[in-house]
Amino acid sequence: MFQKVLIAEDFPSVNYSVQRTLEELGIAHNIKNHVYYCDHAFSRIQKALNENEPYELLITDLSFDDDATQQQISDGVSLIKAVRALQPDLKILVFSIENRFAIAQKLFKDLNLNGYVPKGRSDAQDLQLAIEIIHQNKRHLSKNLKKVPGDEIIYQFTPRDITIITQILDGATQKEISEYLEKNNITPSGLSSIEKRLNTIRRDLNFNNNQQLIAYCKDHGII
Amino acid sequence: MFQKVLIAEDFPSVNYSVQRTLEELGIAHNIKNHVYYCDHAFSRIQKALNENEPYELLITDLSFDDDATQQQISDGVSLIKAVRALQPDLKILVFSIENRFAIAQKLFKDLNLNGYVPKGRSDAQDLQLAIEIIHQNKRHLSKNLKKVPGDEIIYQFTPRDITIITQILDGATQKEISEYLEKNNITPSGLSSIEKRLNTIRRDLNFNNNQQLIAYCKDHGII
DNA sequence: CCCCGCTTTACGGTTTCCCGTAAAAATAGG
DNA sequence: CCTATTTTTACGGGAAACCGTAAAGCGGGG
Repeated sequence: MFQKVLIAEDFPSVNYSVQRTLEELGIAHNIKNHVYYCDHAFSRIQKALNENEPYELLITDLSFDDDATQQQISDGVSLIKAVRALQPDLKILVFSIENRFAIAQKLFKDLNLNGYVPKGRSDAQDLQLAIEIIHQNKRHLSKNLKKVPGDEIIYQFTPRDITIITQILDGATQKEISEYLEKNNITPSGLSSIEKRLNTIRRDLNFNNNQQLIAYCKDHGII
Repeated sequence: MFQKVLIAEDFPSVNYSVQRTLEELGIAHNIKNHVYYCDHAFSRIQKALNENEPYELLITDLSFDDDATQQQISDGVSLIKAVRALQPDLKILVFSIENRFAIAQKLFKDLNLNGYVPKGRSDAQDLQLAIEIIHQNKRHLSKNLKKVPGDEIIYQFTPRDITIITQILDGATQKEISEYLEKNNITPSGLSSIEKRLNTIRRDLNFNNNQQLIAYCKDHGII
């Protein structure tokens, strides 16, 4: 089994229990291997590498609450990317509240994760299984992810789409959005193109109005 | 210190750590005092009461994941209401991911809670403090709740407002909403009244369009 | 160079929404 | 019962959004 495991998780209520799971797997407990900030996680991995005692596994959350202590790296995704560049062979297991299959799967692929376990009922057991599988050099996408019907594919919004939606939420009219896009050299910027784009999105997602679109974006964490 | 404490929390990753916190407070550990479903929590409280060994404290989450096993009580709020009716003197402490001050405060008052602690950085310590204070027969609203600027007061939406907004998100036009209200005997149902109401809400909240309103509702968990 | 297909813009008609005003209905007080 | 006030509805003008079509721009292949 792994000997050096780092846990990056900002909630003590969760961090504690991951420790406990590790202990049940016979992984030695060490207070230094539990960190509450991404920056701290990164520097510990760096230090361990320099000392020729690199970590074997990183268990990390995705979202970290902001607080008074400003961080360079402020979320799990950034942390993982930074760590991958530093120590490519480090196994990475994500343990997150996000439990929608489509979203988890996308992260799993994009970040080339070794494991993904959602927090939820029976998460401790799930975590244990994942660690064992990763230790066998296999990858593990938890079976407990929720497959929402018709939600398998998240609609692909372009950066321009996000800009448009953001502008709407700033209270801009479509004409103002057109001017904004032109000013920021985002093409196409024509009023028609905005109308057309919103139209296709609505049609693709079976919506009648923009309000539904906004709700969709909020629900899926797009904005 | 309390002797009989019940924990209702569906995530083992959290449940474990609450156990640990209790142990640190010298509260005897007993596997039966940790339940993963609201129904189970309710029946345990009922049973303890019948046996003349009632619980002194209930620590409960608010949201419980749905899964295969159907429940009568499916969320923390319903559980608390049911429990209050059954055993009014039971101390109740909510331990939830919801960390917005205004919302937590509303729940705190509405449910007449003895304590409210948000999951977050330093939540274990926070929990410990809350339990000690509750034990002194005082109430405790955690200091770690986030006070969003200008967000102290959540706008008071009436049930009719919620209906209107829900209809919008179903893709209805204002005229259709008017017909819907009439059909369901919600007054006023006139088209003008809907326009006027949305208008006031937008003015009160400084919005230019309905999309902003939807985003606001989503952000505040109103819908 | 032109032609072709594709994307973007321009424009007009229609619908929905927005907003003010006035009429009608409900409510309250005497 | 009548009047005053508020609430609700009805209506109409104007703005924004919606939607189809036509024109203009743009790139690659012949």
